[in-house]
Order: sequence, then C-alpha cells, then structure tokens
Amino acid sequence: MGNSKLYKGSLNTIILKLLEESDKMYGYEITQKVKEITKGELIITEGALYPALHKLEAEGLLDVEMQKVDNRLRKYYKLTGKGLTETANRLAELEEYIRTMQTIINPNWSIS
Amino acid sequence: MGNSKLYKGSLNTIILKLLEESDKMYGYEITQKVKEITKGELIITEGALYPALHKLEAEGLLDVEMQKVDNRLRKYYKLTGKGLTETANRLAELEEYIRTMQTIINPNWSIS
DNA sequence: ACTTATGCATAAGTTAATTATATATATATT
DNA sequence: AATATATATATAATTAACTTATGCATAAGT
Repeated sequence: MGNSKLYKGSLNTIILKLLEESDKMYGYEITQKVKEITKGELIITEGALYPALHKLEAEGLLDVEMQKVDNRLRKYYKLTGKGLTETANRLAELEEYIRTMQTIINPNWSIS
Repeated sequence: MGNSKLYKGSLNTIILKLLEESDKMYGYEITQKVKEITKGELIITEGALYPALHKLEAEGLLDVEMQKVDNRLRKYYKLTGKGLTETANRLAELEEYIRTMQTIINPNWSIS
C-alpha cells in the first residue's frame, strides 16, 4: 500500500468505509475502487487485502456471500450490524488522528 | 503510542517536525512536548521513542550532543542538513496521506 | 500465441510498534 | 526515614500489519 509507511494501520478503516458506502463489494472491486478514487495514489495489494478481509470476517464485522460471475468466483463482503458500529468508531478514530497530526504540523504552540 | 493503530508509521515524522521547530531536544522532552500539545491524546512510550531516535541518527538525519544537567544525562538531538530535507519530504507525505484519507472519508464519488 | 485483466489465496520476511524490564538520580509525599 | 513519583535513557522479546513472492484459474485484448 502507498508509497509511505503512514498507510500502515489504515487499511481496515478504508475497507469498512467503502463497504459502508457501497453496501457490498468483492475484494478485487475494492482494490480498483481505491485506485480510482485516489487517482492511483493508493494501491491495495492482494497480500494486504485478503488477509485483512478474512480477519474482519473472523471478527464478525463482515459477512460473506459467494457468487459466480462469468465463470469466475467472487466473494462479496458486507458489513454486519457490529461492523457498522465499528465503522463509525474507526472513522472517529481516523478523524481524531488527523486532528492530532494537524496540531503537530500546524505549530501554534511554537509562538507562545 | 495512541489508542488507535493509525499512529503506527508516523512517529518519525513527529520527531522530525518537533526538531525542526525546536532546534534541539532530548528524548524525554519530546515525550512531554507531544503529550502537552496533543492534550494527552498521544503518549510516546520510551520503547518506541529511543529506538526511533537511534535509527534516525544511524540514518544520518540527526546529530547527538550529550549534556549533563543536575547530575542527570541528557542526549540532545538536532536535525542534520540531510535531516532537514527529509523532514520536508516526510511532512509532504503526511499531508498527501491526510488528503487521500479525507478523499475516502468524504465520498463525493458515491453521488456520481 | 502471448500478455493483461480479473479473481482469490497464502507463506516468508520485514518493520514499527507494544510490553516488560533495567538502571540511576531528583523531588515530593506520608 | 521510607516510599512514591518524576526525570532520563536503554534494550530484549513479542506482536501486528504490512511487503514481496508465489500459486492457481478464467476472460479479454493484441
């Protein structure tokens, strides 16, 4: 993922947010969607994505539904009730993180 | 650090930015400064801080200067020329990261 | 015929953290 | 006087989230 190490730790949040928006998605679709909306800035590799999806499923945040399209297998993931709640939590954490980091970048504390 | 995993990967950037502002600082001072400016949101633990400082030094981004104050040892760190350049790069990466994540949080792409 | 795109999966290695421990002096509290 | 908290640095063992590499399989483009 990404060119900088900062993305480490944010993959789960990204997946959850996308599923909140799109109801259900399959793995490959997620990688393409992220590439599209970030204009190529963020590339989700399979080695990161699939283990992450499996973990979120194991935690009860996602439900899976298999489907065969054009003779190719797709695994559609969607948020569970628990997953929806957790998505809100993760997004709040992300916003808190961004606020904190902007406090550090924008040092009004150096003037005082 | 922090309560969420998002901070993973941003410690180096934080250290570099603080040193850019304050010229020279010692480890313990960094932990206190971060605690202060983030109002307790972000706690830098020693186990994370000192290895990070040593690594930044090994990479040639920081210079060290020992000093004894009140019979206690302090290791003051300051940016090298290379470190100053790298600080700018890391901050640009951080801003790019924040922009990207805000694109994902703020999904105008779901309307189209 | 060959490459690229679609689609999922896992194993080995890396790295930045956490957690725990260690040492030592100074100051505040009971 | 004894004890706890603050100041100051350090490292070792473990964990977690990645990267990199590999593997399989079908569809579409050149």
